[in-house]
Amino acid sequence: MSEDPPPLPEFDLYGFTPYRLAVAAKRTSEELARQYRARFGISIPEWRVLVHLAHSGKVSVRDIEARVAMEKYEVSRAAKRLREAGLIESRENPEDRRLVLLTLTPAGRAMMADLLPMARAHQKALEERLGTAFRQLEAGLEELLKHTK
Amino acid sequence: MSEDPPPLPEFDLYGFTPYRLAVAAKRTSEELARQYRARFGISIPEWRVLVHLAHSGKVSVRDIEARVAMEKYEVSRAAKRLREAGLIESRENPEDRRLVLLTLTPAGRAMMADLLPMARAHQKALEERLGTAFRQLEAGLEELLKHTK
DNA sequence: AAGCATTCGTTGCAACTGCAACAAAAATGC
DNA sequence: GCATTTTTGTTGCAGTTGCAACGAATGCTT
Repeated sequence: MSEDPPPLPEFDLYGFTPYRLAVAAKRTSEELARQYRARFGISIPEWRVLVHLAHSGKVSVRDIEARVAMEKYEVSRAAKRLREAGLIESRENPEDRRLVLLTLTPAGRAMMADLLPMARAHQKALEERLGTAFRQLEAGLEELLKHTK
Repeated sequence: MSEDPPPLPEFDLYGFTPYRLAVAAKRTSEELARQYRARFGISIPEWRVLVHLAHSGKVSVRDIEARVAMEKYEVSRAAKRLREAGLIESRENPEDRRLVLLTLTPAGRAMMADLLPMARAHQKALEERLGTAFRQLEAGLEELLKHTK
């Protein structure tokens, strides 16, 4: 006669906020990411770097790291891939030669001119699909992002 | 004389919901994941498989895939690592020999008995830290998860 | 019952990731 | 001015991921 093992504490993964956030992030990101991966062959880390460059002109790896929730090695490698793809250029900053100045090439700018409207449309579609819940989500996220890190 | 390039459309990454969700997911997951990685050496995919097993007894790769937002190869490889670590066992289902029955070993159960309370505490801390915003966040997530996929 | 299609799970491969170590440049301290 | 520390960015390594292809088992069609 064998013992039944003692029961484990109840735990509901579907009610676990980090899990829910991960699923939500994955679904919303991938809808768009599939599109731009198919059309332009870029990944999410690359997309983040590109967006930051489109917005801010010349920036260093450090600037991006600080503002785009990426580690510096991620930025460094995303930049390398983008450079190889001819979408960005880098040269060194003459005032501080540790820094790298990243800028979009004309090809990169052209791509972003297509991509950014797609992203805006995606955002808009999300907002409309969720209605009131969108504003609740954003209010919650706002607090969460403020309180963590 | 060189032309100024035409300006790119405005786009604010920090207001982009998929980005915000990704950051939120990363931060909330990692607080806990750091703990259990340090104490037990397991990763997030492994954690998800374990939680599902703790909850559901015997399951196949397919069951987990369907319910835990993972691809089947992720489940398969997570299961392989867990098997090597002695935390789960697998044998074949005699009724359908394509299926694999995964179950926790006693060591796996013991680990989950420690881990699940940690996860509950983490969830509780999050709820308290966010207050009202937590309920808004959850309401928003609920809709989002319903509408996507 | 035989052939074809589908489901289930695994794996080879190439790309990507996370960590820690590193070199180069600049800032700081003495 | 020289040595030490800090900042910036890159890279080697080992482990992980995503995709597509695959074999085995079952279901389906005729």
